[in-house]
Amino acid sequence: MKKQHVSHAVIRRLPRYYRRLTNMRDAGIERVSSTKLAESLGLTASQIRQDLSCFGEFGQQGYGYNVEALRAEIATILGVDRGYNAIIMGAGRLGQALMYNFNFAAHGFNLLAAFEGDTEMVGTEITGIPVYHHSKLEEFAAEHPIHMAVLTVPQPVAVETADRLVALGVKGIWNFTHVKLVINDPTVQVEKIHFGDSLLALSYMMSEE
Amino acid sequence: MKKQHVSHAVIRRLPRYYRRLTNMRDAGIERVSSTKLAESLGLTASQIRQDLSCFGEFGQQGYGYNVEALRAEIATILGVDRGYNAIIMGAGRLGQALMYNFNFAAHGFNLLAAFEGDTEMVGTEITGIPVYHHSKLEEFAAEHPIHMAVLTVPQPVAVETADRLVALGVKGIWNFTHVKLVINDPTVQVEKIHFGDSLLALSYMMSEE
DNA sequence: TAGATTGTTAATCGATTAACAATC
DNA sequence: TAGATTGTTAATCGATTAACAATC
Repeated sequence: MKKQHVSHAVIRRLPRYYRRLTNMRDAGIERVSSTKLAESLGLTASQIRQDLSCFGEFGQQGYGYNVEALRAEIATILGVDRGYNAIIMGAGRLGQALMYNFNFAAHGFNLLAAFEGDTEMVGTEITGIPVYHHSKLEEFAAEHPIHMAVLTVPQPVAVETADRLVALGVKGIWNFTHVKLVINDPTVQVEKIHFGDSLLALSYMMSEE
Repeated sequence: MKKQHVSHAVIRRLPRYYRRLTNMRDAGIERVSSTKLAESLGLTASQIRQDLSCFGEFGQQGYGYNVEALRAEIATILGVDRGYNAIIMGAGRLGQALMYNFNFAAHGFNLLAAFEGDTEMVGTEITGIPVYHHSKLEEFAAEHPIHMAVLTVPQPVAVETADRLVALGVKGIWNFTHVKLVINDPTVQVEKIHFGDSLLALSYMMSEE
C-alpha cells in the first residue's frame, strides 16, 4: 500500500492531521486549504502538501481539500478503518483508566475484553467490557482474532505477557510498562508510552536559562 | 546555563541516555565508551558525542566516560537535581494510577499533594500523599511553592484548572488530558502525553504493506 | 609507549521550505 | 476568465555520520 518510504516524522504528524480534520468536520467545515490547515497546526503549507504527497493526490487546485474526504483518506492510511480488535492485559488502575477515559472506537479499535490476575475484578464488566482471568487468554484468542493488545500489567510479568501475546499472533502491542520488550517477530509492532522520558523532557524545558 | 541552541531531537534523547546510565550504574558498571553506549541504545557513537558536546566535555580520551559522573551531569542538565515540587490535579483513575505506579522521586520531583473534586477521596491519603478538595489549591500554594502540576482532571475543567495553575506561578504542566492548552505565559512549559496520537501511529505501523 | 577514545570539524544525508507551472 | 491553490521540483536548512588530530 505504501508508495515510498515514509519518514518517522511524517508518521507522527499524520495523527495530528487526522485529529484536526475530525475537529473541523465536527465543526461543520467543508473545505480547507493547506495554508489554513498549516496555520491551525503551527506548520507550513509546504510541509503538509509534501507529507500528503507521500500517499497520493487528495486536493484540487484552486479549491484545496474536502475536509471529510481528506479525513477519510488519512483514516485509511492510518488503518483506522481496518476494524482491529484489541484487548487490555492488566485491568489495574492504568488499564481501568484507559477503559473509562480512552475512546478506543474513535481510534478504530474494537475493545473486546480485559484480562487480569487474581483480583476481584475478574468476572465483572468495566464500562461494558468483560474482565477475564489472564489464564483464559489463549482460550479467548482461539475464538476471537486479536490484533492489538494494551500492555498495562505489573512490570514483573510484562515480558512473559508480551511473549504470550506474540505467540497468539498479535500484530501490535501498546506498551505502557517501563519494561523494554525485545520481540523477535519483526511483524509485531511495539509502541511505547514512556512517562518518564516525557517528564524528564518537561523538567529540562522548565530548567532552561 | 545553555551553551547553545539545543535541538528538540537532542532533548528527547537525553532522558534515554539518563535512563540507560542509571541502569548501568545500578548494574555496577563504572565506565562506558560512546561506542558501547551507542550500541546499547541503537544509535551511533558520533551522535552521542555530538549530543553531549552541546553541554560540555564529560569524557576522557582513551578512557571514555565515567558512568556515575556522566549520569550526574545529565541529571543536572535535565534539572533532576533541582528539587521541583509537584502536585496532581485530578485524583481519578489516571491520577491514582500515576500515584501508585510512577516514581516521581526517581525523576527528581517531590509529589506534595493531590487535588480532587467532590469525591470520597478528599481527605484521605493515597500512597502517603494527601488528597485535598480542589478549592484548597490556592491556600496550599500559598504555603508550598509548586513548580509542576500533573493535569489529570476531566476534560471539561482542564482549561480552567490550567489557568488557575498558571496564575499560581507553576512553571510546568504535564498534560494528560486531550485538551489543547493555550498558555499566554511563555515561561510556562507544557508537555503533553497524547495517547490517541500514539495509538494511531501504532495503527499505521500495523497496517503497513 | 601503544592503544583507545574523546571532542570537533568536515562531509553527507534527509527533512523542511520556497518557488512555480499546472489547472480547477 | 481571474484568482486560488494544488503537486512537485529545486533550494535551503539542519541533523546525522564520518574522519581525525589531540591526548589520556
